[in-house]
Amino acid sequence: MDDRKQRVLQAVVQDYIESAEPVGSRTIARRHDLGVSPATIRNEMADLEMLGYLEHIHTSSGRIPSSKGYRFYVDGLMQPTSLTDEEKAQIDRWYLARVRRIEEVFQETARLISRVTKNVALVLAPQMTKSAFRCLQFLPLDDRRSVAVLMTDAGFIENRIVAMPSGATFEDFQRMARVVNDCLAGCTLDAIPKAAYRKIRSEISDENLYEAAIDVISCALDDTEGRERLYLGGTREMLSQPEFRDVERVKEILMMLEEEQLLKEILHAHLGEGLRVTIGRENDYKGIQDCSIVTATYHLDGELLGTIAVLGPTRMEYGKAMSLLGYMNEHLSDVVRKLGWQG
Amino acid sequence: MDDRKQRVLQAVVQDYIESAEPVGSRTIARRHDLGVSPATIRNEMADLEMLGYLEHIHTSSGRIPSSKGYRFYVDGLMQPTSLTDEEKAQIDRWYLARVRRIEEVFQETARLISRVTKNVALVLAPQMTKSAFRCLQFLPLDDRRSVAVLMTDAGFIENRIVAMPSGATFEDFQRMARVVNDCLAGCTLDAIPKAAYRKIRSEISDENLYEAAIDVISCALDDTEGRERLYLGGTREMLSQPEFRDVERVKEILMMLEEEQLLKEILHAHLGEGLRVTIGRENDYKGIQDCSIVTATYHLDGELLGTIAVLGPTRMEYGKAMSLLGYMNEHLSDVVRKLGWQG
DNA sequence: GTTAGCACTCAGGGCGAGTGAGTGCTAACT
DNA sequence: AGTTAGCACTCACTCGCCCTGAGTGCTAAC
Repeated sequence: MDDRKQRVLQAVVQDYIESAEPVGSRTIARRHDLGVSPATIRNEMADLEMLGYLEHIHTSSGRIPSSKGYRFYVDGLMQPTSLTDEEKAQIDRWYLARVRRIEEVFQETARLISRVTKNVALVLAPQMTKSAFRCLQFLPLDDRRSVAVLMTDAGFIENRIVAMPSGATFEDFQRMARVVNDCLAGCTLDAIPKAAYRKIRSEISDENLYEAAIDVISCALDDTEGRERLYLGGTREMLSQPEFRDVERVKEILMMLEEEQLLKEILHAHLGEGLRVTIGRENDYKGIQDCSIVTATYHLDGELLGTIAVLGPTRMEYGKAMSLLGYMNEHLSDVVRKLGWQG
Repeated sequence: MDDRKQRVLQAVVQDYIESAEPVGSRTIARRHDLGVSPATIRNEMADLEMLGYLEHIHTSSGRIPSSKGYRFYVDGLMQPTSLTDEEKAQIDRWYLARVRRIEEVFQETARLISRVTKNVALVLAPQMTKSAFRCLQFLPLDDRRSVAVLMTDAGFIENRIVAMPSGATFEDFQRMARVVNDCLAGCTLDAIPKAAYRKIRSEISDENLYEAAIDVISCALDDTEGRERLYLGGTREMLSQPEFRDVERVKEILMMLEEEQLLKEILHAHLGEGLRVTIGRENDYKGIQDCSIVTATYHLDGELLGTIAVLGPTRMEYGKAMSLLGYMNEHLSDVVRKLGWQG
C-alpha cells in the first residue's frame, strides 16, 4: 500500500465521515489536493477495493470504507485531534454547574459525552463490591427498624432499612456497628475473610445480633453484586445521524439500548487498558455490526473504577471521540475529587 | 345529540383507536351492529362533523375524532375497563421481583406502565421539601469532613459530604445533630419556622457550628428544591405507535422528553385530584397538541406524594390507561409499604 | 326518516422516461 | 510505465402519469 493509496483512503474516509454519502473520484479530486486526475483516483480506488479497504453498493455509486478501511484509518491515517483548553474548561464548568450529588457524576458524564460526540454514551459505574469497606452506621427509624448506612473507600454510600430482632435495642445496634467497623476495616467487600466473620461473632457474642449483622452486610452485597450501574445518554442525539433516518433501525437500536445486561456484556468484552476502538464487523454482537464502539477505562488513585464508551455508526468521528474519552479518562477522577467525592 | 349519533361517535372513536386509520361509513356498518345502512351513518357522521366531534382530512377520506370528540367519548361513551385479578397479581409480582432498592420503585413503576399501555410513562417522585424532618446524623469521613445523612418522614434519605469548620471535632458535630434533631422535630422542610432557627442558635451557642448547621440544612433543601425527580419509561414502546412512523416526529418528542423542567411544568399544570385526562388541543404546550395525557396523583397515608402519568397520541386506549393508573393510584402506596419503605 | 344509486374526490401504488453522479475500460499522451 | 481524457454504461432517484379503491355527498325512490 503506497503513499498515494493511503492518501486516497484517508480522503475517502474523511469525506464519508463528513457527508454520510458514498464518495466518488471527482469529489475527492476536487476537495483534496492530491495532484492527480479523477481517473487516477478511480484506479487507486479500484485497487483499494480489491485490497478490502473500500466497498461498493452497486457499480455506479461511490465508495464507502469497509471495517478494514476504518481500522487502517484509525490506526495510522487519522490525525489525533486534541481538545482545546477552552473545551476542557467548558467540560469542567459543566460539571461544576450540573453535578450536585455524587450519583449524578456518571449521568452527567454520559450526557456530556453524548452532546459533544452526537452519539450514544455509556458510562459503567464502579462496582461497589470491588471497593473497600469504610464504615457502617445505623440511624434510628422507629422502635422496630433502623436505617443501615454503609460507606466504602470509593465514597459510595448505600442505605437500607433493616428490622431489628425482637429484644434488641438501638444501643445493641450501635455496639454491633462498632464491632463490624473494627473487624472489617480495610476489607474489600467481595472478599471478606472467614476470620473476620468469626471475629465479629465472638465479639458480638449475641447470636441474634450476629445474624442481623450478617444480614445487613450480605444484603448490601447482594444488592450490588454483578450490578454495576450503567448510565446512558444521547439516544436523542443519535437520531440526528443520517444512519438512523429509518424508524425500524431506530427501534432496533433503542431495543438494544434497553437491554442493560447485554450492554454490560458488550462493554466488558471490549474492555482493555486505556483507549480501545472496535469497528463494525469486529463487534461480536450482530445487532451492532454497523456500529463502532470507543471505550476507555477510568481510574482513581491507580484503581480501576469503570468504563466510559461512545457507541455510534461506523461513520463516527473517531478522532473526536477518542480525544474526548482520553481527556475524561485522565481527568474524570480529578473532577470527581474536586466535587468532594473522595479525600 | 341523540342516542344514535352517540353510538356512531363511539364506533368511530373505537375503530380509530384500534386501527389508526380514518374510518368510513361502510366499515362502521359492517363492524358495529347499528341496524342502519352506510348512507344513514354517513348522514350522522356529517352531522357529527358539523357539531365538531369528527374531522376530515380531505373530502374522500374517512373521519377521525377531534379533541372534542375524544372528550365526549372519554366523559360519557367509554366503557370503563377494570384490571383483572390476574393483571393485578402480575403487577404485584413484577414489583416484588424487580424492585430491590427504594429508589427503584419509581423507575419500575414507569417501566411497568409503559409496558402495559405501550406509551410513554412519567412518574413524578415526591418532593422532599414537602415531607417532615425526621432526623439528621453524621458519619465520620476523615478528619476534615463528614457525611451528613438527612431522613424525612416519607422515608427519604439524602446524604451529602460536608466540610467541618476548622477547630470543630466530630463530637461537636454529633452534638449539633442532637440539637438540630430536637429543634426541627416534625417541621416540614419547606417551612422551617424562624423560631426553630433561633432555638438552634441559642442551644449550639458556637457561631461557627451554627453556620455549619444552617449550611447543611439549606444545602439539603437547595438540592431538592423544585427538583422532584422525574422518571421516564417507554420511549421505545412509543415507537411502535403508527403516529411515530416519521423520524422527525420521534425526534421532536424525544427532544421534549429530555426537557425535564418542561415535563414537570406540564405535569404540574395537569395535576388535580384523582384521575385526569387532557386531550390534544386541550394541552397548553403546542408540541403535544396531538397527544393526550392521563394523570393520577398518588398518596401515602393521606398525604399527597406525587404524580403518575401516561403520555401518548390522542388515539390512546384511554380506558386501559385510566384503569391502570387508577389501580396504581390506589395501590402504589401498598406496594411501597410491602417493600418496607415506610412503617 | 331511510336507503339505493351514482357521480365525484383523492391518496397511494405501479410504471416508464429522464437525470445525474459515478464507474470501468481503452486509447492517447508525457 | 504511469497518467489522463473520452466514452459507454449502470443504477438510484425523481417526476409525471394512470389506475384503483375507499370513501363522500347528493338525489330520488321507498
